[in-house]
Amino acid sequence: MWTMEEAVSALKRQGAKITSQRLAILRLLQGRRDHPSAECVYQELKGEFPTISFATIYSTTQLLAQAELIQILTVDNKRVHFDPNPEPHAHYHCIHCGRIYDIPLNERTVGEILQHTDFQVDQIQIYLYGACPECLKGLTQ
Amino acid sequence: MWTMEEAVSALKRQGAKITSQRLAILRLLQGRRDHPSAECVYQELKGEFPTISFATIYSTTQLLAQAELIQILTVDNKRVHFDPNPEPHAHYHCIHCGRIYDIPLNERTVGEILQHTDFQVDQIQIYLYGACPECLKGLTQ
DNA sequence: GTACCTGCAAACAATTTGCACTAAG
DNA sequence: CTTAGTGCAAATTGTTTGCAGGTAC
Repeated sequence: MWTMEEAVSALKRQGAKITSQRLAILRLLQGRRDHPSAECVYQELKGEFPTISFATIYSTTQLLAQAELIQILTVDNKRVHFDPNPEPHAHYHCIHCGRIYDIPLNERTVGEILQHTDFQVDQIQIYLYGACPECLKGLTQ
Repeated sequence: MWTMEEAVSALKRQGAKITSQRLAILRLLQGRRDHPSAECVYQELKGEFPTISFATIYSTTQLLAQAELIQILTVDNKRVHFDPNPEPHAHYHCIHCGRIYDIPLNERTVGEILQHTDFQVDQIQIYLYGACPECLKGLTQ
């Protein structure tokens, strides 16, 4: 996982200005494993920045994705989720509660997938869908 | 690939009624390899059904997905695409032109991914992103 | 000082919903 | 005959855009 310093220099390398809102979003996402949505980021930052807007959240997260500091997940059809975890891993989306779980992945598996194409691949996402144990427990009670 | 007869009995098994609109959507999707969007289905059916609505297209495709006759792809952040191809394969989404390409996949690769979780998995999607050869050609000219 | 960034509000666009009418079984 | 499906229009909702003022550098 990147440090704040690494993230800031990655942004500077892109010619981006370091604003307090961008620092706050970086700090909020750093090390998170719960894949917050834009709404979630908005709610959590409203305390510190009562005037923060979705325009800023979306533009900043797109910038962070370009700098490869986060991935923007579209595992959930309804809204995007942000993931700062750089390690290759799959995502499991529970179709009942909407939770997103990380699933570990072999480097080798990614290599195997890439073997089947010679297209230029910038990004790879592996999404699994089903009912999570938590929800199955509730459903069978 | 399923035949129309198989598709119809799969729908009946679900207790669904066989309407002319549903047959038309099935016929349109059957064997398609170009991942049409809802808009695309709408445009293509307007000739035969001048009054067909998006409500029908969305509800029917959801029904077909439940019957496992098609998959609803969310590889494109903007809109869903329908895929009647039941064989395990990945999807490549060109970030320039938006085209979606099929990428073959080993059964074994899917097995490897599933090994890392004991969650119930109904569906697995593998999405690759990048600039396709067609677009790269244009970009470097 | 000047480009870029922010926040607001409005625009956008894909999908969903409510409801009266119609058609399948 | 009864239940489910269709089509329409309106609602919904996540995301994007235009622009005026503000801020990093």
